This record gives sequence, structure tokens and C-alpha cells, in this order.
Amino acid sequence: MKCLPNTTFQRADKELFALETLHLAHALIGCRLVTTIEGVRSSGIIVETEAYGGAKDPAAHSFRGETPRTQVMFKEAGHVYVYFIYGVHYCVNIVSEREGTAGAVLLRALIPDENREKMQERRGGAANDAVARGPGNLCKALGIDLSLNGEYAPESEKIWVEAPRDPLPLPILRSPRIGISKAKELPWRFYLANCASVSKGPVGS
DNA sequence: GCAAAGATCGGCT
DNA sequence: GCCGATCTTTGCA
Repeated sequence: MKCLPNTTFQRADKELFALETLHLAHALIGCRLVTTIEGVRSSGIIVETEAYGGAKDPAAHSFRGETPRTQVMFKEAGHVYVYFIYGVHYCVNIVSEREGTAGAVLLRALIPDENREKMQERRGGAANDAVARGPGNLCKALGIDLSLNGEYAPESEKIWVEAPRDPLPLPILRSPRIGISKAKELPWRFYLANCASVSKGPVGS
């Protein structure tokens, strides 16, 4: 099942990423996330994101200020923040806002696009809709790990974002964020309506 | 130093 | 619906 129309993509530059965090989270829906890992390119259409703020967001890693782990969140917009969680999974974010101000958008789900076979292989043969559904699965499907932490998406040869020429014809919905214990009520999650690759439904828990 | 929590996932009851 | 895997980061003693 195809959720999306045919369109062409071109690499997003720093102007896109410099948006305010909530706007970037919305704008990234429909963009294509591309990685080239060990010479192998694969990609998917972003269908689910969450915004994480700075000093005002107790759910964000950056809430308590800059630490060795969170320093990437304070860099110029367009940097890539990857972290390892629960001893098992990686999660990937695109940094927003200006240098010195923390903000990032967690990428939670993709529709597999280029090189689906490789993504499926990395995921141990999961069904297409599930290959990049959920932040941990998304990273596994695209081969994202800590070696990509700190990459700069506008210039990186390993990971970048491509914007669609044509805007999406489907509505983008929002809901509270998933899997957090603080600031649960903030409706800072964005996702594409009616898409089987989105990790959870409208309720979001 | 140490202990607890964590932006998850898949398997099992 | 609950639970375990498995390890890094961080806050506090």
C-alpha cells in the first residue's frame, strides 16, 4: 500500500533546520531521511516526529543543561544527535534552533523507500510497514549508530534529509509524545494520518 | 564510586 | 498488558 504520491526530492539545507523546534518537527513529515553506510544507500519517508525543547521541556535530555552527551543538541541546527537507550536501541534526532540553544526533533518512523531489501535485512526480515516503525527500529533499518552522532546533515555524506518538491496531500496530526514520564501532556508529536508505518495511533500511549 | 532511570522493543501470559 | 534485556548517563553521597 502506497501512502505517498510520486515526487522528487532534494537535499535540505540549513534554512529548513533553523526553524523553531515545533515547526521543524512538522516540516520534517514527508521529507526523506537518507543514510549511506559502508557505501550502501537506503532511505525512507519520515511519517512521525517528536519535538524536544531546551530549558522549558523537562522531558528533553538537554533540560538540565549541556553535558557531554547533550552537547550536540546545543549546536547549530542541522546536526544529528544519536543516543543509545535501554542498553539496546539507538534513537536519532535532527538538531533545531540556533547554536547555543538546545532543541531537537526525534525521528520516530519512516516508510521504507530506497533499498528496502537492505533495510529489511538489517531488521531481520520484518514486514515492510514495520521495518522503520518506532525510533529504535528506524535506526536499525537505516544502519544508524553512535558513529553518526554529531554529523552535519546539510553537508554529511553519511546521513542527510531531502525535502519533497511537492507538499503532502495528507493531513498531519498531532498528539502527546510517547514513552516519556515528564511533560506527557504537551502535544509535541506529529504524524501522518492513515499510515501503517506510524508507531501508534491517535491516543499515543 | 554507586544506583537508578531511561525519548524502546518483542515476547509471553 | 506486563516484563526482561542490557548499558550509558547522570545525580548524589
